[in-house]
Amino acid sequence: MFFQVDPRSQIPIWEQIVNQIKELVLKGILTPGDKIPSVRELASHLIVNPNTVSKAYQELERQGVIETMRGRGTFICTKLTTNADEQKIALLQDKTKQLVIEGSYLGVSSDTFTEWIRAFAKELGGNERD
Amino acid sequence: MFFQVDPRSQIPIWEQIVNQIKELVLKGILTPGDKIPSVRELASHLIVNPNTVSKAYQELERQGVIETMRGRGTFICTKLTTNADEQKIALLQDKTKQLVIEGSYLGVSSDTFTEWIRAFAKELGGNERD
Amino acid sequence: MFFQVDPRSQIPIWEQIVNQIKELVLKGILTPGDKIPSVRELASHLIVNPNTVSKAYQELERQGVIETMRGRGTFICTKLTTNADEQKIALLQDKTKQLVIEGSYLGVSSDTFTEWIRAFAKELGGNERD
Amino acid sequence: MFFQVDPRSQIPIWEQIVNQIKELVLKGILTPGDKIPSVRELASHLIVNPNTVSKAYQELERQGVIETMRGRGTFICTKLTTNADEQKIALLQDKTKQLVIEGSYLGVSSDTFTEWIRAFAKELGGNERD
DNA sequence: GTGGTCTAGACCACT
DNA sequence: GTGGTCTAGACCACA
Repeated sequence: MFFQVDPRSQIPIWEQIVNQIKELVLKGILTPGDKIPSVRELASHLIVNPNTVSKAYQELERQGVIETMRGRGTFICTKLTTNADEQKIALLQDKTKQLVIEGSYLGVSSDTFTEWIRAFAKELGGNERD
Repeated sequence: MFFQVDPRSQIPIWEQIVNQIKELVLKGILTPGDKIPSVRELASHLIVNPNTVSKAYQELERQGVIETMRGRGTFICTKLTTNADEQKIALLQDKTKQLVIEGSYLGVSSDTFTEWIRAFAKELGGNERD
Repeated sequence: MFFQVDPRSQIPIWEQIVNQIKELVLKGILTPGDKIPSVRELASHLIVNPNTVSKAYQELERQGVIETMRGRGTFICTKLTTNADEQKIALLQDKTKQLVIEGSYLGVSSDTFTEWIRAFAKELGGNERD
Repeated sequence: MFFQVDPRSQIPIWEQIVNQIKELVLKGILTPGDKIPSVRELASHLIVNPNTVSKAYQELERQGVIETMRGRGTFICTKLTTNADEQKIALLQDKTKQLVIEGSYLGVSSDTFTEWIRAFAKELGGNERD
């Protein structure tokens, strides 16, 4: 369980934690049933406020990525729910669009984006859920 | 000049305005030298506070997309600066990565992303700056 | 943290704040990592609207002088970026030229200017970034 | 009488006119008694609003640089008033200070400033009034 | 008419 | 507690 958090980033710390855990799951480094650190452990490791980790865990549970077992700890969820919410997909498409616009002003072509995506999808390996 | 703004969106209104104007420029709907609506006009059209529009315009000027001429109005910038800031590109790549992760959980494959990007790049037409 | 602001000055209040903080940094009174007053604190101290201080802080962050950490506060930036933008330097040279013209009409010789500059550079001490 | 004005500049157009005329006087290109163009002439030459030129001339007259003779035209003032107003000099010194601070952040040393000033003073030639 | 600045006060997200 | 965003007004300088 090694990851870091950038307190300077514009992305909220709790969201950085959410993202990184989801990434570790997709990469197969964290597999269903794995125990993840307690809120206090992770907080002291990342040197952040426990409330921040707590918020991240709540969000992950809400998304069905982890589940907490009273008195036992927090675990990666067994059933991987792929909830293809249309609204969320539309939002994702919109974000992609904005990214292309930003890229265009920075001289990043659509081919470069495609390259990035393929490279990263490969990094995720066969764990990609599609 | 048709665009709308969603006051309930997570994205700040001023940023929505920035994004949409940048999109209109890339699509060639707004061309260099074009006058864009005055702060007050756009504010009353979008039913938004003039200060909010003003903030958007100031950000666009900082990015070199528009230029303001005191007492005359605001215009699309003549020289299209493509500033390939490495840091910003790294940030863009990171955002793309996060998007792929999110997509993965929603059942959106890397091919779908590529498709979206190509489609949108085509929409931008020959005005894409790469 | 002692500074004042002149609401009757031609120079916008937010810019006065920017200037004074940059001066304090150069003088070494504020050193990298130092926490600066919160928006509300400084606003009530200067008897100015919080929005005005906020605008100053945002400008300082854009210039890489300070960095804000959500929920924690605002701090003097660690890495001192000296961005030698040619355009800005040309602008600076132009301003200097105008100053000499103004001075000439007020009976201020070029030697007097040089004297002022040397005296002030000394005041900045070894913290001058050249 | 050749000069130009930059409508994109942050400096108000009327002030650019004031500055340039004062510079021409200091350089000896315009000498006491010389007739300068009428408001309308200069306005059409610079392609600016006549009101703007008018404002510049009013300011120049207020500063004692030019004088208007009813029905005859506008002329460079004969007696060169060197009004060493202490307040104005203090203001000038303050502006110089701000310039040094700005320069410091752009990597412009005090020596460079001195160099610039000397070079420009030389450009003004023996017409410098000190 | 234009944009720029400022105030007074509100609400929100993050830590 | 922190900064970020937004509204509803006002006043000013510029052209």
